[in-house]
Amino acid sequence: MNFQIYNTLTGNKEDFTPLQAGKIGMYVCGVTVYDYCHVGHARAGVVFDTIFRYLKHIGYDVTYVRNFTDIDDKIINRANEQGVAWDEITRKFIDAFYEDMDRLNMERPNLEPKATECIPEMIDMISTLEKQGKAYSVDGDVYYSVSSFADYGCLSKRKREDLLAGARVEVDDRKRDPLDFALWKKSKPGEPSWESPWGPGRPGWHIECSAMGQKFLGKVFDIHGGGKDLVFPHHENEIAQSCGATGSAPVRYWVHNGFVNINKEKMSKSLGNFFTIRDILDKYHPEVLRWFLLSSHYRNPIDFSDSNLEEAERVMVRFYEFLDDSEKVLAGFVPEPVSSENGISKVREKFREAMNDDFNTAIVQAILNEELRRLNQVRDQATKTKKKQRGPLLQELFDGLALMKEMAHILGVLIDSPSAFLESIKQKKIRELDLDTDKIETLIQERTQARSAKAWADADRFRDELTEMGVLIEDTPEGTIWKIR
RNA sequence: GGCACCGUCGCCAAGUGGCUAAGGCCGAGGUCUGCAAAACCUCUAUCGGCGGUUCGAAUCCGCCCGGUGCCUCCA
Repeated sequence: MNFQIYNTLTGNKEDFTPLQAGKIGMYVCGVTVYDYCHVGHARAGVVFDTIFRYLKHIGYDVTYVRNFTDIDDKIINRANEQGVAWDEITRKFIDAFYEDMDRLNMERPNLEPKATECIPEMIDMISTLEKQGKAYSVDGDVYYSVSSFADYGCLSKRKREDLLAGARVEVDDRKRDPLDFALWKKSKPGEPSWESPWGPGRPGWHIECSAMGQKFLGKVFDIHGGGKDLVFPHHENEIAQSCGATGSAPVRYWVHNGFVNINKEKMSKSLGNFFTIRDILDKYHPEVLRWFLLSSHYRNPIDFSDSNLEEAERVMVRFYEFLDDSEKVLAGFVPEPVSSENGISKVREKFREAMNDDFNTAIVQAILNEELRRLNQVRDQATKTKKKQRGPLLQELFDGLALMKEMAHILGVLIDSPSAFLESIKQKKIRELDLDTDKIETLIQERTQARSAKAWADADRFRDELTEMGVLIEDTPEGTIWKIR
């Protein structure tokens, strides 16, 4: 199964060919575990989780590696601020990371190495660079010599002069060149440290991904992902280090997701305009957040706002109401052992076309919406048809439903049970509006009585009262149900 | 200052040379309904501006206007 993927390195969409037939090695930069994850991290997670699911779906044997940066200045600072051990901080936020990602239906990568578990590999790589004169040590620190790598800037499309011209880097006279970056940092007394040929210290940030990528996926692997903000300097430096150490470019396809914006501005820690995943999941169902995050192409920025989340919620409710209704209509129906297909292979083909075109999830959502409309018609028609003649329609509904779920599951949505999903939305709204459910039930009973007496004016008055509270009434064959507007 | 990117219906968002510019939200009209709701049907854009290339451009090129990101840790 062939697909196209946008490669930051070449700036083009390319036909993907794996290094080894049928297999894909994919490394995605994880998080530095010193704080709770925000919605920006959620986007990166959801995007690559979706890609992971799809690649497996089309038959690839994928090895997905995602690291934890569990040693770093920010972690040490946070530990000092709070007066706790650094590894207490990392343990806490790794736990929190899993809580958040699990709630978002994220599949676990095959390997999730921590930087501190791969220090020997990093030291090896730094030593190799030093032996070749591509790195130099100064008083316990080791720097990479950018001038040793002619292609520096190839990923971010920048020339070394351009970088220097706009450099806001503090002048560090220990570096031979302002662009040189730390491979190894000497530790101060009391800081976490590892023994090395240069004395006790800790690895620089960039070397960890080079070392871990190579350790788990080999000197050259297929896909390396991360947020756009990692293109420079992180991934640029990674290329420099790996090329320097192994002589070959480490990654064949570089894939970067766009930012989550708030009011057109990047959501980020430093701007302080971020929402943590757990804050948002208090307000919205995880699948609502996922649907929203996949509603625009992964490379484009996406604007985070309540109105956009609310729209996603309305859409998800529509899908789940359909699922809920369909389950009822299909209750007791025994499908044909061999699916009749009913032309749904065309839909599957459209789905694959969309995903094969650089993972265009926005188009997948359009396809799902079209299927929803079509299957609602089938469902309505089935309901209107005499029970004995419903068979073919129910089969069509059954097959369509199965395909809808198959596609949605790649996006990581429509996984919850319809009743659980709808109930959670309902309860959330009841809480928000601070409604009295007993009173609602009573009013509905009174309305039902009025209706059976054909006292329409009374019935309508009860309904008006409910409407004012924000409660919506639906009279169904199984009786009156209610939900929140 | 340098380097990238973006500007499509009221809103969100696909489309990157050629059938009638996807899909969703909101809105309007209709079918259904005691009336509603839900569902379904119908309706709503020539693509920031100007100029160019081309038989043909939202899609390519140039300029202008507006916005963002990166150049420092950042998904």
